[in-house]
Amino acid sequence: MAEGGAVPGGGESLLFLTDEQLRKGIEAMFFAYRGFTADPDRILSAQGYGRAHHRALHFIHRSPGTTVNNLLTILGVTKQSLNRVLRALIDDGLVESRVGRRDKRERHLHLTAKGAALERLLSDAQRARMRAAYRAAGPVAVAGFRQVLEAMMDPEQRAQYQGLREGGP
Amino acid sequence: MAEGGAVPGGGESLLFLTDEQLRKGIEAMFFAYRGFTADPDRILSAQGYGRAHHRALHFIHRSPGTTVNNLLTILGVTKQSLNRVLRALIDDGLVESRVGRRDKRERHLHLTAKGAALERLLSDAQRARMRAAYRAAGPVAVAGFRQVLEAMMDPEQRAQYQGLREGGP
DNA sequence: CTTGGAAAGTCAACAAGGCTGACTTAAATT
DNA sequence: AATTTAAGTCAGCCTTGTTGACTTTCCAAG
Repeated sequence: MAEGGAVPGGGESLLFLTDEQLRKGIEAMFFAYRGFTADPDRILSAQGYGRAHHRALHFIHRSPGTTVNNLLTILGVTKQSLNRVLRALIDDGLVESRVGRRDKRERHLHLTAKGAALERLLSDAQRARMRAAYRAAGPVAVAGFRQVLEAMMDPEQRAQYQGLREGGP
Repeated sequence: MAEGGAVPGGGESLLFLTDEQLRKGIEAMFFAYRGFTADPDRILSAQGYGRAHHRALHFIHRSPGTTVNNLLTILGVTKQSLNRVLRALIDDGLVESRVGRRDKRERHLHLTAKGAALERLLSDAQRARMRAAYRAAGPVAVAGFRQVLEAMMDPEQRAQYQGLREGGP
């Protein structure tokens, strides 16, 4: 009713779950994710980095002082795979690895000024696109967007997303 | 001002575009996309295929008889990259490549019974997750989800998404 | 104090799936 | 007849994921 279907009430739950509707949702995810990564990818490849470096920078920025193990869990990759990326970032002076005070086996990761600058460049680009999309769709749509995405995550990913902060110095 | 956010009216347009809100949206995309691809990825790797094969199967299923060039445009990869994947699918008898009737340079791609069976297996899994997410979030949220994703695409991708059908066989 | 296990790091090898560049064949178009 | 287009192929490179094996350092429990 208001628009294509979706009457809050009785029969709507059958109307919007057709295979065609679901296929549209699947393709929307595919095409949108391409747009979502396009701008950072351009910046990254101009600097000799890839998407994996972006992810590391993002999550170190989000959780300064996070340990390697934490990062491994969030990113869902192997230690060897992350290490390659992290090594480059540390060697290039974008990330600093500090020995843990309480537990000296741990390394706590922080962005340097240089790392923070690149992170900002990347996330500015990504946020600009997200902001434009949010603005075009409006606040109600944004709430729906977030609800559906959250429901699509695996439970562990959802927990990460909702933001478990681990005790850190 | 209203603070749970999103009152349709005056100042809401400032409230939902904070950097923190946008960062949440970015992470939602990241984690949700992982969930989105998780089920097909499991099925594929058990059969010796990858995500690239899935994409090819999906779009050949969606547009039977599509040409190699069309597929190239939709997928946004190089001829050489697609060829590797397509070769495997053709050699394994999942995809059939028919010489064009009108233009004999073209090859029109179709799924075989075997190819259609795998496509179904994959998209059933993906649709099941999408259906669960849709059901959990409700029809209004789904409409918003689609709006935001659409606004996030590049214009050419949006045109693909909205479904340009090209002249048939 | 010793020992077991955890956190980090490394080496080596492999695979998927992107990419570029060069080149062929066949067919349509001019 | 010449040019352009669609498809296909060969060769080589890069990023980013994987396994498996092994070391170093350090905390914690016996």
